[in-house]
Amino acid sequence: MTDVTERVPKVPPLVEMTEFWTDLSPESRAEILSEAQLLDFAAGETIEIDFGLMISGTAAIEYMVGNGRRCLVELFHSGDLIDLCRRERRPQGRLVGLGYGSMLVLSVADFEACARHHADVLAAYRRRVEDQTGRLRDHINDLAVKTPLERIVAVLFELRRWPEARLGEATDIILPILRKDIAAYTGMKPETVSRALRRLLEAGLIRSGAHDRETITLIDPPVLRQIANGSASKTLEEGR
Amino acid sequence: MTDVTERVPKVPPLVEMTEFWTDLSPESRAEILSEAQLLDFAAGETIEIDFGLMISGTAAIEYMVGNGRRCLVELFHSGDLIDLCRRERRPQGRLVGLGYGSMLVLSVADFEACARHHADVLAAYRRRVEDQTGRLRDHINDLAVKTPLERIVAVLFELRRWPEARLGEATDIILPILRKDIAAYTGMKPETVSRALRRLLEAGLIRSGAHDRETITLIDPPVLRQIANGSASKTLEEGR
DNA sequence: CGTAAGGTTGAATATGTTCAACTTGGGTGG
DNA sequence: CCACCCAAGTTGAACATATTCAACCTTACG
Repeated sequence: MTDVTERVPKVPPLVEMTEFWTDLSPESRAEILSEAQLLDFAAGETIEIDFGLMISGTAAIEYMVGNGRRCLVELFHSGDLIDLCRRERRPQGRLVGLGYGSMLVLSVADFEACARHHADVLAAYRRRVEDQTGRLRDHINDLAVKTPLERIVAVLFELRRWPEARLGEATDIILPILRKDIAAYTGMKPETVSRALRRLLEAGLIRSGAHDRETITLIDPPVLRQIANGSASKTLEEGR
Repeated sequence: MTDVTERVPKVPPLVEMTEFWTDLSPESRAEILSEAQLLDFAAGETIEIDFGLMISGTAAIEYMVGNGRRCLVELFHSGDLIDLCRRERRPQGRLVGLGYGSMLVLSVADFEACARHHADVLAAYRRRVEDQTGRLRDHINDLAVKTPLERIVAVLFELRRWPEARLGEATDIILPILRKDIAAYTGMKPETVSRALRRLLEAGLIRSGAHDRETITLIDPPVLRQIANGSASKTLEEGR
């Protein structure tokens, strides 16, 4: 373990709290740590890694296409595995920090070897992959068929599920990303995000701190859930 | 190997051609086959599996939300691994056939064990996961920021990359799915798909068989590539 | 031959975007 | 400490464009 502390001088206790990590046995953790490196990042920074584990903060894969169009294709939070090994596929994508955060940089080869030696590592890896793939699929559904209002509420619930959010009140959401990034993630313009949130406010379905726009309180979760699922009746149409 | 032929009475030669399969060693193949079952499906059929390998045909994960909105979240073709083990996440999604096809149904536990014993299985699995995840990310980008025209061209290129398509001319695409499914996949309505294709036809960028609407020929791949990437100049604006 | 489903087309509508102006909050430097 | 600046966010009006709705054509199939 001396080797571990040398290579990862300051493993923050936050690592111990990530979902992926808690699935692992002590031996597996030690083996993974022995080859890992810690990486801190800040907002706007391009993160140049192939493979790693999110410890804290928020990161995203950002695509750029012509005309200044920007899209956050996938959001990463604590416990997510980031895999960009086949980056060649699409040169226009990059991993970018959306705030201060840190991650464990892993070697793919070492990780694969570890997964073959320890059943729990492979199982945890697969769980993660399935979870993150499920999120991508849900998000595709959101983008493909949902209205801006539905998308915003869906994102609120998605952010509500983040590990960090579980610490607070069940109905309080402290937005971990900017509104313009929510827009880039939901395929809308900042103006549209603003209008959608206003409609929710005016309908009395959410509340927002007077001064801190980061905090959003869900007032009527059941109705909001219906809206997010796209199965809402005319509840909001009246207030239009 | 007698056991194999018993459990999988008629392993079609098509299996041997799938991308995933060709990455495996003979021993790995035998071990996987020994626990596999063959499953045929037809268009519109719900495919009830947890884990499997696409052999031929097309399948998709279909989401339904209120108001009759239907979305094909992910398309699967020969060589794709299908993993629905954590289906609980979203009860509204189902795996559905988009035509006749077949797949190998695998046991997750057996597959995981196999991946731990054979490095090539784990590597091939990870390659597949990375590939399919990359497709999901690209598709999210398409849905989030691209115009209908750009989406259609992007889909044409995506379908062009399918293993089955590689057999034909490099510029010929035999659409493996219906237009209404293209619409459900690209988050548009069938009318919009039709109009976008017409614009491409009128601009002389693609050609289509007079009677078989399934065949589409790319006349100007470089320009189409630019359109798909969202970096096209005004090429098409004139022809509007 | 008749039906049903997929696909196409046109006109009217609904709605997200664009553009511009404005407000707000956080940071910097004098 | 205050003035200043900048990015983020908001709002309204005009605009662009995908959807809706309806009619119609085509093909496959019993």
